[in-house]
Amino acid sequence: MKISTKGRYAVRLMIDLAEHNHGEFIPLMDIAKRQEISEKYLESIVSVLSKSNLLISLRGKGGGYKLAKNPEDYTVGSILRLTEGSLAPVSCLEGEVNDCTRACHCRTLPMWEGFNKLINDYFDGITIADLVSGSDYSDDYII
Amino acid sequence: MKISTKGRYAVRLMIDLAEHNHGEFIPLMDIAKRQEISEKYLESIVSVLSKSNLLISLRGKGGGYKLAKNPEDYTVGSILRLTEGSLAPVSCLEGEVNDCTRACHCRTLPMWEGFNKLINDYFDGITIADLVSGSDYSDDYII
DNA sequence: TTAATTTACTATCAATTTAGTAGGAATAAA
DNA sequence: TTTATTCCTACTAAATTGATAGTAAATTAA
Repeated sequence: MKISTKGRYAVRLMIDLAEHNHGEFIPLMDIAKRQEISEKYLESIVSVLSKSNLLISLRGKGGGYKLAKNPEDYTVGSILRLTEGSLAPVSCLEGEVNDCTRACHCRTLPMWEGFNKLINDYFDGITIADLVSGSDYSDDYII
Repeated sequence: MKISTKGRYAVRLMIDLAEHNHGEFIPLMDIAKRQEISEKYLESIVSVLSKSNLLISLRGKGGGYKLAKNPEDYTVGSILRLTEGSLAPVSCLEGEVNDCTRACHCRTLPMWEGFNKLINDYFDGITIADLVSGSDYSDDYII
């Protein structure tokens, strides 16, 4: 039950872009050095964000990446769903329909559904701007 | 970010034992048939639960497994932490100390800590008895 | 005592996912 | 034309997942 490096690195990349958000394009190399992540690996992550138009990219000299929106307009949920593929904690909750044959009488399904909602609500309630400003989440969302 | 079959099967196994909880030992074969899970695979899962004394086992004819406590005394959290290894959503939150060199200034750590707490609190708030009685969790824990 | 039943233990394995690496083509600016 | 940068395709090693197989040990009933 782990968030993979893809998702974690993507969030760090977005924070880095937000912290260095001065209108210019930022080369991936700069981000890779600051974040101590292989540029080549980061490249595969940034391409997902770029293709989905979360980022604007420019090739060639003076090129790089920059945010397409303001930091407060990116939820962590939207970034993780993209880079992790899905935030569903069980595969039967992925996609539109549940095609599990046991679904109709499954004793555990409601628990997974509740958990799925909790995950998505939690990460949709946090923006990149929140992470840059350094809010503390460890005591929030007491259940 | 998935709960593996180990954890999910373990919960189903515990529910099955709770639903057939009549004092007798229940052979694994019976559970495997009812739950449509390979007996051999279930064996590797049940051994973890048995070694940690969540279950009582007896070999030989008339043997099998039964719950060591009442269904309401098992939280789903305790079962998942055991079978999944850990419920921590990022590896730096596993164990007692965080040895990540970035931890002291990590912009994302508070978010992961908050998420970790959310996960553990959610599953520690659900017991096997809850699952047997069929409570609905999809609208609980609104954040 | 023997046969049947059941857990316990050890080893193996194929498929998938994770976490990267490598090389070069396309593009843009100086 | 040189330099810097993204974009694209392919490859790979290691770990994890989800099992399967065979046998030993224990227990009970006939």
